[in-house]
Amino acid sequence: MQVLSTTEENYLKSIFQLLKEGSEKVGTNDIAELTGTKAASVSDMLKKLAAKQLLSYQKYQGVSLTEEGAKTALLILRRYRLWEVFLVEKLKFNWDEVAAIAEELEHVKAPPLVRRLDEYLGFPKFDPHGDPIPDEFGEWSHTPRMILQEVSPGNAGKVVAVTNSSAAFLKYLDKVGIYIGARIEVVDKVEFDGSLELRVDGEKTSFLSREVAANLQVILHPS
Amino acid sequence: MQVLSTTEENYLKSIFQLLKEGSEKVGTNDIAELTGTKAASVSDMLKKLAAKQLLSYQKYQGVSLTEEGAKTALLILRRYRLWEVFLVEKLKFNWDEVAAIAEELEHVKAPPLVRRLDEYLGFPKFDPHGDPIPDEFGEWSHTPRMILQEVSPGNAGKVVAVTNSSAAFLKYLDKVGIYIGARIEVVDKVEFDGSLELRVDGEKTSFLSREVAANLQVILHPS
DNA sequence: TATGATTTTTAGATTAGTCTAAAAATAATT
DNA sequence: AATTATTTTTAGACTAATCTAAAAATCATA
Ligand SMILES: [Mn+2]
Ligand SMILES: [Mn+2]
Ligand SMILES: [Mn+2]
Ligand SMILES: [Mn+2]
Repeated sequence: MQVLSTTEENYLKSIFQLLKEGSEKVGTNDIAELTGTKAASVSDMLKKLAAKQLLSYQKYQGVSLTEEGAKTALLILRRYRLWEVFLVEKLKFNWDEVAAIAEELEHVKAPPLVRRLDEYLGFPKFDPHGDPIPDEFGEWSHTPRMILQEVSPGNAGKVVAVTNSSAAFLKYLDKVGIYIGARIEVVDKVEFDGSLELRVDGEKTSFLSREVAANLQVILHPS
Repeated sequence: MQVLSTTEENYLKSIFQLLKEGSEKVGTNDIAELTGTKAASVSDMLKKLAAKQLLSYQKYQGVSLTEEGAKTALLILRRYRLWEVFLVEKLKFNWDEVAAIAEELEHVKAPPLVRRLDEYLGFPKFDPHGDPIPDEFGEWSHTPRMILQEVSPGNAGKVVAVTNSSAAFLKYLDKVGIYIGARIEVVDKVEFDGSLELRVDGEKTSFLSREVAANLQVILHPS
């Protein structure tokens, strides 16, 4: 397990996330967009990471991570999410404020720090957005989840994760009273625009657009 | 208050510490030694920091910090020591294990993070080694202290700080039962080598070399 | 399948931080 | 005061990470 620069770690994590939400291979431009750089810079970095055996790369063909690359990415994600938990649980930040700070803290690599932080936080399994936290071996538990948008009317479930962590999205959820753990019943689904009418915690009635509902993951209650 | 790179911050903090423990001006070689670089690199950096008004510098004449440079250094030291407190108080690291980790964490600059960390820790005034923690304006309280080595036999005091934070020194203190807050009575001082015989917490009798006693600060009990 | 559009790579520069080796300045010692 | 020793600066080079502009490869579509 080699020592990587902050930049290399950021690229690796970005590639991992693109792979997770899409196809087998990711392209140079997608990486450039996510990392806020230009395609030319990405090309250089891909060669570097390929030389380090962290990804497999043939010119013009896109990249995928090697076993080692994926594991390395998971350990970075582990640090990122543990710090997110710390910031929300201990320092009382709101869940929409922690991304940028955790993005810096994740690069402090001292292994005893990560271990003790994990212990101090009570070995959390999920971060404030419901995303699973890999263990020290890069393993995580992934319970099958449903996208709220795909739940048909009459069913109820519990919100377990958000798949968008932008401040705008999270603030909106705060406003309409949706949080990780909230109980949601889908009352109706509008044919025209795919928006949902639902009850939150048995009380409040909300209307969510298709875009919003597509970014909420739930576990259905047995009916 | 400009944004500085990690490297610039490390130089600035090093220069501050050299100034605090010595003369009016510090030399290029001293800085190189403390930062683990070469004199040539230091010369370059001095020009850069002088251009940013953080230190005053004339070729071959050594440097001193400007008002702004000193304040900036104090704010870095603030972050460094707050993280030290966190690592010892919350994550249960020993006081000899925290230097390298805090040295990295100090560069995470998000201001709300520092504020909330301070609050979370209960606004500590001193770090685990007894060093004062500057407030958000770069101010700190400095009670007058005595060096244990200079306390004459028959007097007693309380250990308030160590002026060496090397793991070797701190582990040795652990071994002989000396800690911040320990009550110490100077029983005798050996003329020959300046070593001290003393009682710790009224119980154990210890013998400390001149070097060790020179790195302990105490406040005398009124006699 | 040729042609145009898009994506990706290369070529060549730039900046921050570092180094070694040589030159210049300052300090110490005959 | 001259000479030697030490310290500091400069000159020139290197690496990591970035960019723009141009070339090359792939993809899409007529
Ligand atoms: Mn990051
Ligand atoms: Mn998260
Ligand atoms: Mn540092
Ligand atoms: Mn300290």
